[in-house]
Amino acid sequence: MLDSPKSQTKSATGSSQKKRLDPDEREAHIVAEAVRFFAEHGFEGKTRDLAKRIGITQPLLYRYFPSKESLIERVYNEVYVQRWNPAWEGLITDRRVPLSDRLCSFYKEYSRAVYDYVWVRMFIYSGLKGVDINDRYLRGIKEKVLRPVCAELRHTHGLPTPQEIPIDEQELELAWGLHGSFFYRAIRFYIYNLTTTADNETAIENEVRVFLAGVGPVQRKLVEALTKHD
Amino acid sequence: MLDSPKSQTKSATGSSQKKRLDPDEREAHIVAEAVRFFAEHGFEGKTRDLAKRIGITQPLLYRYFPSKESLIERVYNEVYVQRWNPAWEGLITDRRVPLSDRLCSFYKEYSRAVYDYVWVRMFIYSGLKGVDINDRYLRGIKEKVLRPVCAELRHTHGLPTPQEIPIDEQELELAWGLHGSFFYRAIRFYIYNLTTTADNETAIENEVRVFLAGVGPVQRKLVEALTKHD
DNA sequence: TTATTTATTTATCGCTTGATAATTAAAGAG
DNA sequence: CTCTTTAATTATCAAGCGATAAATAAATAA
Repeated sequence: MLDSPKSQTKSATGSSQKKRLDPDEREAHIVAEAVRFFAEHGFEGKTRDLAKRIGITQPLLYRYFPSKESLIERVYNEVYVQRWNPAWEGLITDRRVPLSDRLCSFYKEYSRAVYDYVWVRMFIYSGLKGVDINDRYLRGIKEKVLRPVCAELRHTHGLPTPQEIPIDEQELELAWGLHGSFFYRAIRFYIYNLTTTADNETAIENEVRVFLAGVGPVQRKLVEALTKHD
Repeated sequence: MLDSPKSQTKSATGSSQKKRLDPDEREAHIVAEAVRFFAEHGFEGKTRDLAKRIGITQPLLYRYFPSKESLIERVYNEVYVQRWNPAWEGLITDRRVPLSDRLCSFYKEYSRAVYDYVWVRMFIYSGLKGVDINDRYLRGIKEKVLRPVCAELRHTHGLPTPQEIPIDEQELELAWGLHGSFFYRAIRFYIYNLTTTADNETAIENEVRVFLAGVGPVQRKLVEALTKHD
C-alpha cells in the first residue's frame, strides 16, 4: 500500500537487497519469518501481512507453499522438531549426582531450549486451538520427566520403588507443581510481558531447593496412604 | 444453511421455543453465549457462527451491539468483573491463623473463582493479544497476594520486615513459584485438556505444605544476602 | 378486528481473505 | 547480444467477513 512499486530497487540501503533469491534460500527465509509472525499473531495472521513483513508479494508465498495450512504445518515442524534432547532423561536418573544438582541441571538445560518467545507462544496458541501435538508433548513430560522425578524422590527419601507401590496421580501432582513453577515464569515473560530483574538460573536453583526441602514429608504421607490401601 | 426457514416453529420441542424475547432477556442470552463462544474460539470467532450457536440470525446481534468490538468489550466486563474478592487480601494477612491455613484457604477460594473454562481461556487469549487488562491483573496479584505472602513468610521465619529490608525480586519469585504451581494446573486443564484424578483441594494443600516446608532456608539466605549489601 | 410497534429475518453492501492466472523481469546458456 | 528459464509481480477471482437497509411477522393497544 504505502510502498511505491519503483521503491524496491533501494539504492541507499546497499547490502543484501538482492531481488531474486535461490528457491532454497527464499523458502528458508519465508519459513523463518513465518515462524516469528505466527508466534506473534497466531495462526489467523493474514498472509498479506506476513508477505509485507518478509518484503515480498503475497502470491509469492503460494509458489513455495500450496496453501497457508501447509505453511503452518511447516512452521510447526520447524518449532517442535529437535526441542527435546533425549540426554536430559538420563540426566534426571543419574544417581551418582545429588538429586538437587540433577534437577537444577535439567531445568537449566531445558530452559535454554524452551524459554523462547516463539516456542512458548506457539505452544500456547496450539493448545488453545486444540492441536494434538500438545497432548503428546505433555504426556512426554509426564512420563520422561515427572514420573522419573517422583521415582528419584522415592529413592532419596527411602520410600518404596514404583514397582512396589505405583506412583499416584496426587504424587505426580507434586512434580507438576515444580514444573508449573518453572513454566509459569515463561508464560509471565512471553505471554504477559512481565519482566523481572531476577536471574532465571538463580530462580531455578531456588525453586528446586524449596521443592526438595519441602517435598519429603508430603510424599511420604501420600505413599503411606497408598500402602494402607493394599 | 441446513435449517429450512419453516422449521423454526418447532412443535415437538415444546418448552421455551419462544420466538420473540424481551430485549433485556435477548441481550443477556447473547452475552452469555458470546462469553463461552469467544472463550472457545478466541476473539477472531465469526459473528455468523456465534449467531448460529445462539439460534438467531447474524444481523440481530447488531441490534443489540453496534459492533463486534463492543460485544467483545461487554464479554470482557462480564468475565473480569467481580472475579476478585477483596476479602481474600485480609485472609492472607490474618496472623491469628497459621500461615499454612491462610494460604490453603486463599488458594482454595481463589480456585473456586478462577478454575473456570471461560476465565482461564479468556485470560490466556487476551494475554496473547496483548490486552492491558492482564498486566494490571498480574500486577494486582503481585501486590495483593505475592508481596503480602513474602511479608508473612518473613514474619513466620523471624526475618526483617519489608520496611526494614525491602522485598527482593528473587524473593518474590519464590511466591510466584507457588502461584505458578497453582495456575499451571488450570492451564493443563483448560488449555490442554489434561485431566487428572487428583483432587484439586488436596493438590493445593500439598503444594502449600511443600512450599512452606521448603521456603524458609532459601528465603533466609536471600534476605541475608540483601542485608550484607546495605 | 384493525392499527401500531418492534423484534427478527431476508437481502445485500463493501472490504478482506486465501488462492489463481497472466504478466514482467532478472539471471544463466548459447 | 539473443534466447530460454523461472523468480517475482500485477491483476483478479470467489468466498467469507463485519455491517447496513429493507422487509417480515409477532406482540400489544385501540
